[in-house]
Amino acid sequence: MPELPEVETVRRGLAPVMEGAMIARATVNRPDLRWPLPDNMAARLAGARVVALRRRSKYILADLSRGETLIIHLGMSGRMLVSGAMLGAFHHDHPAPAKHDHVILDMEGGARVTFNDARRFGAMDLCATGAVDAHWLLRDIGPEPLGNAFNEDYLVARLKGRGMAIKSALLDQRIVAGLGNIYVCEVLHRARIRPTRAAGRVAAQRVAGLVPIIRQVLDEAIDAGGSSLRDYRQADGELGYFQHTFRVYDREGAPCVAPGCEGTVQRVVQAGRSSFFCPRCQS
DNA sequence: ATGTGTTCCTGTCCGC
DNA sequence: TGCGGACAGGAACACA
Repeated sequence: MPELPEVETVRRGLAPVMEGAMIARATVNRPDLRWPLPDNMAARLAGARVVALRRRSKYILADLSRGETLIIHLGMSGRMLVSGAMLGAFHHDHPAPAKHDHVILDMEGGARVTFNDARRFGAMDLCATGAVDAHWLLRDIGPEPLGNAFNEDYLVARLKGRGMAIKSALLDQRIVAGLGNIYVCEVLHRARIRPTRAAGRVAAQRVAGLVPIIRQVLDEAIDAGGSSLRDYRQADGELGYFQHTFRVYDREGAPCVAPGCEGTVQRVVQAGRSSFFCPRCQS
């Protein structure tokens, strides 16, 4: 899926056509995403105005005028495509209906937002705006990595004594919310920490050093418009370009790019996910 | 309480 | 060109 930078990029792409606009009509083509869509979702969305478009971790939150919030998760392959609106200098006409177009939001004024998700690991739900933080999908997740609650003391305390691999710990959304496989690999390479190392056995000073690195990697990725892999596009269909700056992710067998390092990027599988790292400079 | 493996689903790519 | 298997950005869930 899109990780935090991709979700933030999508949110920024959707904001100009959704914020302040009314959802004139909602169309549900398939209600069976990861979980069934909420009852009467189309009717509950139709006529509602989008008051604000927010992001929490990898969730996009559309606060509606009727006191409800639409919670959107893109899963692994979810996309939000915008058409029928002026985007920059270009007008995007509505494309022909495509396979896996599961939900369509027609905004007043003609813009259309299409949720397309081949693998259907994505999800949507509606809940009272005041209860979003207590929603079962959001209530247990940790602090935003770009927010103040995520800091050196917090991370050191959370990882202390933990036997699980540092890679797995940083992927645990309860510890920090928003990192995914790509960015954890990139962060650990920059921090020169081996992904397989037990979280509790990383020196406190090095754990503390992860905090600014995490912020930096995410900020850089957001500035680049995210990373475009197989399924991900920005909301306007454009490609992000952060993937061109990957130092280890998907670079198995390629030379390590750390200055002065002559190692070769290696791939291992941890908890069913690929980890990429340089055995020479990450310990 | 912690940690690990499986599972959901479709598409793509690679070797034969 | 087809076929089988590995793999893909997530994360809930069942189990040890």
